[in-house]
Amino acid sequence: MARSATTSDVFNAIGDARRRAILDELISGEKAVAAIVDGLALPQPQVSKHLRVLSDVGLVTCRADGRRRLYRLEPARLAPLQAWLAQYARAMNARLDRMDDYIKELQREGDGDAS
Amino acid sequence: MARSATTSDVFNAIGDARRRAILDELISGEKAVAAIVDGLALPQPQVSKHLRVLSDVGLVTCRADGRRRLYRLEPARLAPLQAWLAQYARAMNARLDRMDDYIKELQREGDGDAS
DNA sequence: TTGACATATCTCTATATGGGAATATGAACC
DNA sequence: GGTTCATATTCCCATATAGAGATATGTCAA
Repeated sequence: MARSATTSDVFNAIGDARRRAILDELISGEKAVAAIVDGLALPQPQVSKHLRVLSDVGLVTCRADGRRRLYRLEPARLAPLQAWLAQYARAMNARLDRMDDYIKELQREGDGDAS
Repeated sequence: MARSATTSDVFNAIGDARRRAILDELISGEKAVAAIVDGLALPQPQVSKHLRVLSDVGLVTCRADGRRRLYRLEPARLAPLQAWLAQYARAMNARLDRMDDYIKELQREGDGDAS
């Protein structure tokens, strides 16, 4: 068999850097597709396709505004990720401090680049 | 072009449910490949391949013990994920309560199944 | 050295994708 | 209706897998 489908779950959906970029765009609030296209300098069809994937997983929702579609982030859907990470945090208290250092380091140097 | 490589970053690496299962196995501590194979009932070559991916990304490290290889989790490498999520938590305080509810709900029903 | 055990790698196939380009759908306005 | 703008969908291709199976590599024991 092949790779599992991106639409299967949140973990796969956020695996793509572009999709993360789109989500990042939406942090500041609802946006139309064109705004995302402008912000990321990606072809419109690609943005639409990625939005579809994100939508299938529930990470974004869409509402019509005239002939535009306004997309909005659904941060609650990131919960599975958060929950998964929490398992590790719980089980690994011993190394958490080191993890925190790493986080701070990342936040200091890069900014939007969370990869 | 095709999909981006799984080895490119942590986000892709944990996109695969089997790889998450392997990481979950390692939460309890260092384990040999055979132990993981037994625990997950996966073919040994698959486990080795997934371990390779996880290793490339730094999520696990390996040390030799006789003819066995003991793999160990490197939770610090989950930091990019944590940092990425933190962005959303920061920007979305308004909806955080709802997110917390979702998390608690997930933790209540499923347990290991964080997908 | 020979043999047994533990793990890694190689080969092969099917499949799901990501990106590009063209086009279809849909809404507002004349 | 016809036109224009905004977004979604379809077609096509190159590619990176995941999984299966066979085999190579490496380590210890006798």
